Amino acid sequence: MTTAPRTEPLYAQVRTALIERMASGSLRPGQVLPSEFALAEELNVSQGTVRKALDTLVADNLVQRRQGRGTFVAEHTQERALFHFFRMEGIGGMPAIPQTLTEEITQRAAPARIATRLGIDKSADVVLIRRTRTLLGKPATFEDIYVPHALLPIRATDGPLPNALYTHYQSAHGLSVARAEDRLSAVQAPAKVVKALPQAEGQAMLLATRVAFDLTDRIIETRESYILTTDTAYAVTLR
Amino acid sequence: MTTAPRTEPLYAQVRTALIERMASGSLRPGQVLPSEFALAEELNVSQGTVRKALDTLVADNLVQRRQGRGTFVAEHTQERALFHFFRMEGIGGMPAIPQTLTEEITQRAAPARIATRLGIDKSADVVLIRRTRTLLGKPATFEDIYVPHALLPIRATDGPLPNALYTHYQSAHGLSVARAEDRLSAVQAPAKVVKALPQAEGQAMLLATRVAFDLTDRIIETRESYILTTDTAYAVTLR
DNA sequence: AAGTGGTCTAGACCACGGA
DNA sequence: CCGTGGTCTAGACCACTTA
Repeated sequence: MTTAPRTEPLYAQVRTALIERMASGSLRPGQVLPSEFALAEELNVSQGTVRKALDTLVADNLVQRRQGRGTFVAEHTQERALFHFFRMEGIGGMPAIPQTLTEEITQRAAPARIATRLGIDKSADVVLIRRTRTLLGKPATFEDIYVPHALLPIRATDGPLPNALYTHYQSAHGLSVARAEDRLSAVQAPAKVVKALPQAEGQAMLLATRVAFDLTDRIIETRESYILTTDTAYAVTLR
Repeated sequence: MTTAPRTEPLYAQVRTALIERMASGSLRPGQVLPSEFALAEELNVSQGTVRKALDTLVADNLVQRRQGRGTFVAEHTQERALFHFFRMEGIGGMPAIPQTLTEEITQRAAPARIATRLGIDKSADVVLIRRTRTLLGKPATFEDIYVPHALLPIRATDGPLPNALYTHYQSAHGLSVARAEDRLSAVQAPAKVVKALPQAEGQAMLLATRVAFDLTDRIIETRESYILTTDTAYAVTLR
């Protein structure tokens, strides 16, 4: 009854082929792709078709083009990880760069709600990164970051982790965050947060619950970020 | 010293020409555009160039293509206004449809911070729409929506306004919201909110401060939405 | 059957970056 | 200078909608 599965357009096949190379590590972040003509010849399609495939990858922030130089696999540079995936802005709209204050790395069985959110077995191990950070110089965030130990076997001795965690996932474990889904709500600062961040006592906090996906749509992280928004705000543009 | 202003690519000129037609009202929401070939002939470019221009308009949600039928100026359908520009989701991720409880329309001189945000003169008149709404059946939001009276001369007798305000701007005043910028923070429910929404007393609330732009990047609205996020959350996807 | 957008090709020329 | 991506064209054929 369902319509027969149409053959995918060529440009979509080219896109998939390139994503597979990135996911498998044969094309690494920062590396230059073969030229459009080279890819076209190799994959037996026209240059225009390769171009269209690359257009979709550019739109998804998976590759970057540089005229005269080539097309490069997107890197989680400090800049991108901090401003693209962490959208806190000061009053004037200028980006607020976070600075880590405390960091604690532990390994444990996944709590039920975390296992569900990560889509892993309840008894599976996760690494918990608990940290506090400043925004605009003031202590302002408390984060519980959970990653499946099977995918990202981070150890306590790996710390201190870099300011932009996603660059670490990529450089140390070959996993790129391609997409993240945030759910934002407001809560009263809970006790565990106040313990680490005394200035949050009695304050309303922004709670950002995130699930992050890699190139192949595997869930590689979930985090619960509690943010004091006295001087900053989470910025979003809708089109 | 600055580099000479390059001539804009043809497809960008086509894009601009089409946006102008939409902004001037010669192409109205829901209306079908001339076919790609017709536009190509009319504007003296190739069909491929028109196509590229349309691609950018599709990417910005300004037009929609329907294979076999044509390309249409995007409408603020109920669906789009409610789910695209209002991203509250229930626990399971299902969209939460708001229902208006109370609505009050007044006209006044713009408060200083509102005038600044709207980019209008301090003595200029604004229309204030103050309303409370439910989410998932429970009273949950309080909004102060300010629009410049010069652009959107809404009167108290125009009420009750439709559930999706942006459809009203479009159908009654010919203004389309093309883009909105939200800044999210957490606050304790202020007195003015509690007065209208007693269940917010003592609660942390999500405050969404929005500035909305039309096709020509004019600011046509700013709003301050206070949202109780006990059952819902503001959802965002980052790429 | 006619008309629309969707895909794909082949080839031209331009603009930029690096050797 | 050469190779890269960026723009633009002309034309073919496919897929979908409507009449």
